Amino acid sequence: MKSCLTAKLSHYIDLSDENSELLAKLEKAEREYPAHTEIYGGKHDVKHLHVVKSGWLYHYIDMTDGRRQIVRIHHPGDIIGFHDIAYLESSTTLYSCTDVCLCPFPKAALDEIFVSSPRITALLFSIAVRDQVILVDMLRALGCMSARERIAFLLLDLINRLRITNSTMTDTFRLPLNQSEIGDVLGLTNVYVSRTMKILQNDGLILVTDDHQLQILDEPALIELCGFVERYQSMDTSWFPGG
Amino acid sequence: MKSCLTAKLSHYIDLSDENSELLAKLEKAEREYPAHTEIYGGKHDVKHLHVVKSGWLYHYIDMTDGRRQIVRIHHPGDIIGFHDIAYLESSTTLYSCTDVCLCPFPKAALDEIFVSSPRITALLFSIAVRDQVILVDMLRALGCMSARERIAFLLLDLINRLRITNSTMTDTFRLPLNQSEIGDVLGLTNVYVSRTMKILQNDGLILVTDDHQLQILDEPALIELCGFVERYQSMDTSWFPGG
DNA sequence: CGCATAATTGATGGTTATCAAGACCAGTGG
DNA sequence: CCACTGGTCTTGATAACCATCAATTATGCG
Repeated sequence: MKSCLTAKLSHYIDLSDENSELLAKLEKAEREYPAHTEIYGGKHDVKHLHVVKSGWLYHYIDMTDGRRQIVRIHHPGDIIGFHDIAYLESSTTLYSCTDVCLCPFPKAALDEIFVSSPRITALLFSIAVRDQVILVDMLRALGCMSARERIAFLLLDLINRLRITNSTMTDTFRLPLNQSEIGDVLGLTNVYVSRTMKILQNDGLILVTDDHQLQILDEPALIELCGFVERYQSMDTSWFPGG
Repeated sequence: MKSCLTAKLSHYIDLSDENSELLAKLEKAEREYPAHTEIYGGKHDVKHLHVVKSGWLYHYIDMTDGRRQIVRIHHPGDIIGFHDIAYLESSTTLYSCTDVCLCPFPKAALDEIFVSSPRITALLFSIAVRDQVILVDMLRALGCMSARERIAFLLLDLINRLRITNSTMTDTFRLPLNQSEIGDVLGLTNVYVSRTMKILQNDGLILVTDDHQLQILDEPALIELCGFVERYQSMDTSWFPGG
């Protein structure tokens, strides 16, 4: 049986049996959490990274006055927690949108990977900095875009990420976020998210059904609307060391 | 003579002579650029990381309609370009605010580091993900804060970063950004930056002199204003492998 | 059924963008 | 020396966008 992490990483590079074993050994028993749970947060020590086996989660930060920013939404296959490796304490809270299954992976085990597999090291490094590029895109959305553009951007971002691990996905997906949460991602209020999504529907760009299913009706128009650039498919692995 | 990169990294961990030599060998001749130059950008291939030896720079992204987002401001000691390691083409443009001196460092040389020094690897990894935490803070600023709070946040961020490499720095620094650029960092217009900074001055929180010198008059009030958290001093190096 | 949560809708106001004009300054060339 | 230029900052008037508040309508769920 393949480990969670092995499955994720072998999507990008071929792993030797040796490397697969190394990864499997480091992975601890998987762990499940119900929907709407704070998995860790605030001043909690960060001892583990997590690979998402199933479910949706997000990281958020609170402001002192009750506002909050959802920083990153996580899907199956994502590696969670890179952004806190450098610090002892977490700066964000991890929250489950749905029932989730996570595979914990001790932060201290990274040093073993660094010592024994430069190739996996390079891949982890690349995944970590790719996250950075994605944050930069989000920054651009919050800094430059109108509400309409931001929502287009978020929906395109989500569906493109889901397409990585689910190649059968076409134009419809289940969106387990309420409008307040969408607002907290995009720096908008729930009220304005509601209004804007309704307009997008009236314009025939998207369709929201009863059961939180979201359908992209006119993807080219949405892409044009917000200047979306896909960043999940291509990764430069050419410079990776062997082994 | 110490290499640029060695100087930067030995700030965080002790480097063996062997490791210092490894780094020095990989570093190419330093290179100077005048102020207000696009150093690379757009579809340019990213073959090098750069260590900033002197000067200020920033990375920005253009939108199709002329708006732009300044993503990250760089100071002496910073390592530039992590966020494009994972891709062949750069997603952003690098621009010099002042005369600068950069030390290029080929991206392909990273694999040699990964193979020969797990310890340096761990440090580079940590520096890369720390950048991520800083982007997250910026995201919070754009998503949650008012213009007044954003400006307070930016000024505190800048002075705290300058304090890392310049321990004599107290409360005054030269700010080589005009108000349009500050606006592009914070998602505001130059006009509103002007108004807001004037108000901050009237409130006795900051002082801007003729020669672009900026003085923080009431740092605690600014910190309180935007919920600023310092993230540059502390880094968890305890888990790093030896060697 | 009653209760909580989420989505919608309307009315209003505040924050910030936009547009336009003027002030100030440094540099340039006549 | 002075007019001219281009860039930056400032200031005012106006308008757009989005937040806020409040009320209402779904939509589950025990």
